[in-house]
Amino acid sequence: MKGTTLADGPTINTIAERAGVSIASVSRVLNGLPTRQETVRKVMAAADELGYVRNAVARSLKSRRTHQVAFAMADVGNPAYLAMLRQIQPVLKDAGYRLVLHSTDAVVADEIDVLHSLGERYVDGLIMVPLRVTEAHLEMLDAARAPVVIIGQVPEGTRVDNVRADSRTGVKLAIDHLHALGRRRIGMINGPLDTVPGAARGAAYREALGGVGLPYDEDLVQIGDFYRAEGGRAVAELLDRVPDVDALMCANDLIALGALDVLRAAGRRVPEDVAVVGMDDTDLAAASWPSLSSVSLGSAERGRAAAELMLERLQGGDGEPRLVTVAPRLVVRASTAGAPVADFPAESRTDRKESAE
Amino acid sequence: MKGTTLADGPTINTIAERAGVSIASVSRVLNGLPTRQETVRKVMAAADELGYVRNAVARSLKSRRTHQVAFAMADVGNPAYLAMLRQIQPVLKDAGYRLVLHSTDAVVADEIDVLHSLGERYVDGLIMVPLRVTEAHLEMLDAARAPVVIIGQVPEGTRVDNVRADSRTGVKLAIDHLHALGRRRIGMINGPLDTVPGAARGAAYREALGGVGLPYDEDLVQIGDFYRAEGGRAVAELLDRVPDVDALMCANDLIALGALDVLRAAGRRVPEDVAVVGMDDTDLAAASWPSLSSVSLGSAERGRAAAELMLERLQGGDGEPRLVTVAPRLVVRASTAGAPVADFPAESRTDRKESAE
DNA sequence: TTGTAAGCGTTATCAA
DNA sequence: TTGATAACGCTTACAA
Repeated sequence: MKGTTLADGPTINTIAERAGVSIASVSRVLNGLPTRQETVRKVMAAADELGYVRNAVARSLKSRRTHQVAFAMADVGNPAYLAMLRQIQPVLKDAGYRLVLHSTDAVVADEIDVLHSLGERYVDGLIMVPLRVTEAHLEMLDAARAPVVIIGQVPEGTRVDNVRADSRTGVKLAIDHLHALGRRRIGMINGPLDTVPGAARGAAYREALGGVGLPYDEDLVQIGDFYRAEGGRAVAELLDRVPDVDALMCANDLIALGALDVLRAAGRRVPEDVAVVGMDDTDLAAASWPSLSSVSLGSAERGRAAAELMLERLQGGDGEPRLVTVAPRLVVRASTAGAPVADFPAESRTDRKESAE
Repeated sequence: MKGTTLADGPTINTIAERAGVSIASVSRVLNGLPTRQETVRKVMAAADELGYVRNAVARSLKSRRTHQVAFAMADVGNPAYLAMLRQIQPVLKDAGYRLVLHSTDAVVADEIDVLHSLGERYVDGLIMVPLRVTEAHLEMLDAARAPVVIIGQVPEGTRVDNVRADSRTGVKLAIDHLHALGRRRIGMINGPLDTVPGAARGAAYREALGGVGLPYDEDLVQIGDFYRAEGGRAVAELLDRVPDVDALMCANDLIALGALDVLRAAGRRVPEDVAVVGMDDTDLAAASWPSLSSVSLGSAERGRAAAELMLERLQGGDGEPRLVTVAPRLVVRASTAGAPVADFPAESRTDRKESAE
């Protein structure tokens, strides 16, 4: 514990007085501009003694750069967004940017707010994952006075950098895998069709079936919601209606966990009787029993790509808007693999040392 | 798509010119200070037409408030920190504060950096979860020019607000529970003893055993690391050495998942043969099979408490440093409960709609 | 009710 | 090499 608690932080004026030089000289020294040795010494000494720290706000006002970037998404608790955040954070940090986090709680008005507040210039740029893209979004994007990177679909011609997943190919990977395992009665448990992911995944399922020459059978499709219990209920109904189903494509991992619950209760073995594939490849997939095969839509990669696009813009890049599409990946685990893996499963990507007291 | 893309954002000067009034009047109108109707109208009209948005940086410089609060912890991917973040975020947001996120990657120097940068005044306050508290921390805390709330242990007499968990009571809850279930050979799978949580939980285990009149038996303790595979290995060794163990207290949820893996492979039923308790009550606990009983150390509550303490400070509270201790809670699930729950498990607290495209 | 002007803490221009 | 001085965009006395 030193002692020097200062009533009100020192400024370059304080230093200038103390060192007996002008504030201009202080600024020069602090910024490493050519200055006489003697002056440098005096200024540094004064700054040290006073415990001077540069005021970031004043700097920003002058330089018109805040060295902050905002990341806005619906909910940090969602593993997909979290995976993005975990990639975005270090990329920005290494480039000297701070990360301002906005959780919009799936309220569209909040998203518009964030876009609007971009005008306040408290950040140099914004990375956003919109729930869906409304007219209001497009207007604000068009008028944005700072670079924006959108993770998700934007209409053709929107003048922003854009990073996309490819859920269509993702679903296809899963269906191809199941088909190769000999499954022919592949059900789909989806979330609401009026959501972006629900619609996309449903259509992709139908298309992928066609790709392997399987007929599309409405009876094999059950709509629920993107939650575990709801997913379980949907599976229960499907089992009732189509007892000979031998595989389930689930629209996300939570639904797939619900499927495991219900299959177990119904005495169906996974994967022997029914194979199960989830989507998003969250932490939960590796934690469940049997561990869950899951289609990764590359949240982490999308986050990284978005951060990198942003940095390029911030470093002066002002070319045409760019589009990056991230390839999906099927992670095969016990729920489709045949014999469940035992003993020592591989670390999940997010295994971390706990450090709560 | 409107059209008015402005070369360089409008300021109150632009508005003043356009409305034919002084910048002072513009400022007054914008801040809702008493002004003549006619002036209000002219200013508002001009502001609207120009698409004016207040510059947050300039405001901050003048008002000496940034309306930003920083949250610093080792790793956003860690569920315990994430749980805190999820509580902190809305509390700050509702009070009109933005959240600046710092992930220190468990590098102590980075923590010191964050503390140092507090002097730059880019935030009004800092909530921090230090890995451990060094002399350097204490010096910086002492000299901090903005309010700081520490989540974790700080030495007596440190002049900052402090929110703590109570892992000792937490472990006791688990041991009491296991004892009440008739278990008498209760093993402990811990992480390294030179970590804060490892040491605390190990000591708490020993003490809790005493509390129920069980002897402390070194053979029942196995040290590994806070990861799943390591935890599994530790359990395997313990089983080898002490085949009659009938319960396992695991120092975190990942270790407990490793325990489930190994017990299953060894043909031991959970909980009939061996009951298992994890710690931290992460999402994984509800996802595993059997679902995992776990001791919650109240990460969410600690986050909320910290955010609230911070807000009080920001709203002018300048009393003595306060200490909040959050009570732990035992969440009983299938791994200790007797018959594993089937069918429709309750939603976990973080079940959320997925919204990746 | 309004305008002038000072200042928040920097950076940067221009003479000296 | 250095010191006045003018911004940066805003709020706020103080005068008018």
